[in-house]
Amino acid sequence: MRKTKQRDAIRAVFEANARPLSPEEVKDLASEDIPGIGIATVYRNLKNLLENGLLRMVEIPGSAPRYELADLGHHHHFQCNDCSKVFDIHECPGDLKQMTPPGFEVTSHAITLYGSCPECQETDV
Amino acid sequence: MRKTKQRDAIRAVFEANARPLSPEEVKDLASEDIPGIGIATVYRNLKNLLENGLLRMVEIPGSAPRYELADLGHHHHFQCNDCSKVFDIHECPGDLKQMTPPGFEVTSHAITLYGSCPECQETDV
DNA sequence: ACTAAAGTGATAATTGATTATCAGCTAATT
DNA sequence: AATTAGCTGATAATCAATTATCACTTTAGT
Repeated sequence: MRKTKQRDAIRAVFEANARPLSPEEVKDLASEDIPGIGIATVYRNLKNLLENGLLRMVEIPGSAPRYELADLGHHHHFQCNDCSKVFDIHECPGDLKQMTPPGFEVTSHAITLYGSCPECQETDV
Repeated sequence: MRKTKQRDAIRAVFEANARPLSPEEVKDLASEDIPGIGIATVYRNLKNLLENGLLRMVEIPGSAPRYELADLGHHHHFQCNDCSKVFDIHECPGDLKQMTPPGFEVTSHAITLYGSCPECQETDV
């Protein structure tokens, strides 16, 4: 795998924006560095970075898949009802096994909070 | 909207299976009553039942949308890692606002537990 | 029972997301 | 600076999910 400015720009986008990004968001953010970057290049590099373990896929209910840096540890997500952006939440209630009905065995969990992000609250007011 | 045996069968499927169902699952389950039921009919009636407020859409991260009876109140979901079926969880930790970082306003939340359902645990052993 | 409107099933068409193709460009190596 | 395999951007192709079409059937009302 060669070093290219496109791949560097894509990686930089994830480091500069500490939140899960969709392929389109990546393209838009990387376009600031590499104006004509193609969507195919974004997909190709997301795939490479996934395979190399730098990125991880994030599934948000009812949304296209997003990607985030893989080394972030266990956390959850917040999606803004207005702008649809997804943010990281580092708190975790942890002891969700109490919710589990008998007979089920829980190995992991995902929590998504919904609401209004700081930026959209300003706009609303 | 007329009464048809297909629509009755589809509604009955949701009442008999108290869990979120994908269109394909609905088709398979309704086929027991109406052997040749078409997938287009399932989609049409899901849409009708949604519009009439009988059903609600359930989005599970990384899965096709499913549908469930709309009058079930606040609850969460469990998805089996083996069979991919989704089940209802009626417990809720409730006080998740403590997780919210300052500046965000949370209006709702969704929790998905992952693991092994009772049926698949039997099979595994 | 008759009629008209609505519903059905089979399948074609559409959609949105992702992937493949390919000619031209570029990084790495000599 | 020349070589060459890898990468890029544009676009066509693909894929799965959903929706539209249409001839035929069924329901509800007379």
